[in-house]
Amino acid sequence: MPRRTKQEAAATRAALLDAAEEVFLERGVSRASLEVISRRAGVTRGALYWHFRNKGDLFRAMLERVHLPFEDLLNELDDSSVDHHPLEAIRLSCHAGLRQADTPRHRRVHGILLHHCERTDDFDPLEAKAEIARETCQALLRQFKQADLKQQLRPGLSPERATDLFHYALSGLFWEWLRAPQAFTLSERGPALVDDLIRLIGRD
Amino acid sequence: MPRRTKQEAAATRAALLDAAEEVFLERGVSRASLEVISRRAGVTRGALYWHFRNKGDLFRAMLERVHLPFEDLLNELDDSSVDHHPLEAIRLSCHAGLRQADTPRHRRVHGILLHHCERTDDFDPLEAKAEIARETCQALLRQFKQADLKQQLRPGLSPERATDLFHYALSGLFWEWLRAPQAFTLSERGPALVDDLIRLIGRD
DNA sequence: TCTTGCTTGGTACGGCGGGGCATGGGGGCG
DNA sequence: CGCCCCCATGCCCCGCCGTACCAAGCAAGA
Repeated sequence: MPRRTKQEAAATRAALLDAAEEVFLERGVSRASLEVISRRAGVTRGALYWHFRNKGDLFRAMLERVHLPFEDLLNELDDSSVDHHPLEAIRLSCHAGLRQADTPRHRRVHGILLHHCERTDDFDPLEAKAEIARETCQALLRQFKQADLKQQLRPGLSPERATDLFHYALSGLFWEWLRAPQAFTLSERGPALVDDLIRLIGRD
Repeated sequence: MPRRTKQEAAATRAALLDAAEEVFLERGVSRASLEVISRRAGVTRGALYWHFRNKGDLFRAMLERVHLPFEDLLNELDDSSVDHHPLEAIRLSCHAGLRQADTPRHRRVHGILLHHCERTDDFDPLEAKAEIARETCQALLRQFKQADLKQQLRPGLSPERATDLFHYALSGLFWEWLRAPQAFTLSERGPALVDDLIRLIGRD
């Protein structure tokens, strides 16, 4: 079955990435063979090796499909009228991030990254985790500094401490949720947790 | 090199577990070959296969060397005079848990469990993670219910919410720390985080 | 329109790393 | 003294990655 049109080639690539998500999540990355992934996508390993160099390249491409910097969530809000309410901006962008994380694709990919992969020769998931952590921490700290300038933080709580607390709580929530997604829905605990945090961190 | 005495056999087993911790952490569990682990311990694969059935059994044994239920940390305190200060009991036992987690062995093993392993045919790390989460949540909830009965929780904060918040924050802290242990020391951020949480959760 | 080059995907083979096991042997322990 | 514990050695076998090679049509230029 030789050359297809451009759209069909793109569809093949997307099908390979979809299949990779499924198989990685079901069997773990190291046990997932490229043969099984290709068959799941309805093609053979030949097609896979044309679109991707190796398993590490496939993994990277899978991550990039869901990569949306936390920064953007904040920027989307900067236009609106919450400019002088940094805490409310954080709260709203967190809710938006939670809604996005609750989509099937994000759930699969982040579940793989957190619980179903480990370092190989051609890819190190720790780097991806570090990048996500760096981005969120940076955005959070910027907002909390704004909140601190406007005296919105509880007395005695530095912006750095608030950032750590928020970041750790969110990391833990995602980690626990993706560990067993059927235990609870993100939409019921996520917003509640964020609201609790904002309420505890903010000045009464 | 034939049969050794009982103590030497036990030393061989311990050396194998030590070597497993090192190699698992350096190369990840799936890439760690039993050959390399055995050589690191100064023996061959024959010795390893005598002490352990396979890699999964070795992994399990490695985990059991550091398994100390969070429950015990609380029980150690029950004798003292903090019986009517549940929040203080949680604070102190968390500090004790942090000190223990800061030892080299605990750091290695939990680092492996959180960031350097994935599911195989004969072992599923998700079960181990679930057990740890279940134990800590259970102990935390019990104490927070005590605190709630004694009106020590901030108004509007249920014991369940407090447990989730605490648990997620601690999970996130451990996860981030073990992701890059050289980024910060647990002793500088851990107790500070716990104290912040207790202060925010408790009634003023 | 036709042709040519290049893109897309199938097929087959080499190689190797690693897990399981069988066997051997030598020396503590009862 | 004999048995069984403890460990070394060697072998087989399997999965699976990488890649070379091949085939077949699509797209652009003459």
